Amino acid sequence: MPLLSKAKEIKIKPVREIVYEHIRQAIVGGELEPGTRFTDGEIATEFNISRTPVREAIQKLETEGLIERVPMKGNVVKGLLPKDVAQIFALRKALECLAVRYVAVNATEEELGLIRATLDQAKTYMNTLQGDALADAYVPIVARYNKAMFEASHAPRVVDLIWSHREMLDRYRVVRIVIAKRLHESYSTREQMYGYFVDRKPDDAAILWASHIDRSYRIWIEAIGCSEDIGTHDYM
Amino acid sequence: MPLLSKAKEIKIKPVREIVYEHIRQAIVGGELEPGTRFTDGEIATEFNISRTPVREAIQKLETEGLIERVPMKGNVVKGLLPKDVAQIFALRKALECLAVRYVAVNATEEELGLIRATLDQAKTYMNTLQGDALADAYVPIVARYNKAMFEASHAPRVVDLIWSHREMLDRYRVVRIVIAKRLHESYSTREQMYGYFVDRKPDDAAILWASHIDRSYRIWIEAIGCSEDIGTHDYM
DNA sequence: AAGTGGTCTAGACCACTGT
DNA sequence: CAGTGGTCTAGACCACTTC
Repeated sequence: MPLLSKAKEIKIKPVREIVYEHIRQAIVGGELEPGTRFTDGEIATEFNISRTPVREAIQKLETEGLIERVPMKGNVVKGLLPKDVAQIFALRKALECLAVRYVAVNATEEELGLIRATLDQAKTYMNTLQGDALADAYVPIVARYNKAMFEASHAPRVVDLIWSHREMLDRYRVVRIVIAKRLHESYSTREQMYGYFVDRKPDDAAILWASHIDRSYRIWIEAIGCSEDIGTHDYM
Repeated sequence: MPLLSKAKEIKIKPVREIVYEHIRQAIVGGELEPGTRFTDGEIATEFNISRTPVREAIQKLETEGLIERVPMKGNVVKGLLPKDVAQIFALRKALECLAVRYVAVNATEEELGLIRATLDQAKTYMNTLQGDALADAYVPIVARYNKAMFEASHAPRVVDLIWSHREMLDRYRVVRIVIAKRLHESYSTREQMYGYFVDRKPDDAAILWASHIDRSYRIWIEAIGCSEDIGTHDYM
């Protein structure tokens, strides 16, 4: 019998991971607003660690585009201009349409079952809940659906890019609004997508998903209240 | 008068950059073959530096997908499986078609002029040279054309992704073969692309570029001599 | 039990900043 | 010219591998 039975359960993460996740959470959670400046040393003293792992964490955040390292000025939390949002949506459209094509071709029966399961659960909630309670229950289900779907593409390179771009947008918590506004539409789209996956129809899946993303973008822009020309985004 | 007049010309790069570029070159140049294992310490002693900057360089190479860090085994040079190549081409198709759409919409007159200039130079070479000499002269021109084209998209996020994926393929020096094999086709495609840019026809540009990438992929596969099913790549 | 790889610390050093 | 930020060194330490 080991002295601490939970010892195996507690993951001993490298310090740089912990720091990375904390800074990341602070940015994504809105605690650190765009434009905020900070240095390696600050973080290091706050966590009572040396600067090396902090540098490693910051380097990772930089490659993800969440922060910018300005020489002699420190690290700056990057903000997203309307133009950036448009570009990210355009990228998402290109990448995710590619991914859903892969899903329609590559998904195993098992994976389709997983997607089906999330849909069934969503259906249950839609029949028993409503209003905010429904939205609260629905949001994590959508997350699970998306995860199951993209995993089923068997195209890890594509999926990695998709997640990193989706996360860029998570930062502005418009996501919840977008979902809540079109909850039923979101559900029926996903039902339809599932049908295309089962029928192995990549083209239909891609077209449907493209219009789904277009809708999300429009709601997003509406929510942000920025009347940027969306013309340049509308490419697939 | 400064003591060393050239002092300003010599860029003092951070050590990690130097190390990064050397390792990168070794991998891309084929000196370090896929599967080769090495450790931070090895590199550090070879360059007579400490391990910290080496770690930073390796971290960067890891995010680029050129190497993999295997716990307790060291760093391993990653190879590209046929499946990877197919996925990268599929990604390139999605990303580059998006980019050329942007070019057709966003390119300034000045940028179009730059593209035109590279085409004119290519034309000159095609009229005066032939065989290997032509290919030698043509390859860098294509590089300049591509650079000018993608820059003109005004979509830096997209362009960054494009370059990083193109570089993944540079490692296998099939590029030159691909260009040499279809030199005239490559030229006329680019002439046509330029026309679509000038006429502001994003759809036509995207379609043409898609088929251009499909052609490259086929030649690539042929050159590699791997008869992988290309079905799953053929998505836009 | 010795060796190797991975991580972190502490601190030196230099370039650039702003008074 | 003091202060701050960025980079690198040297080495300690622990986990895991291997003999």
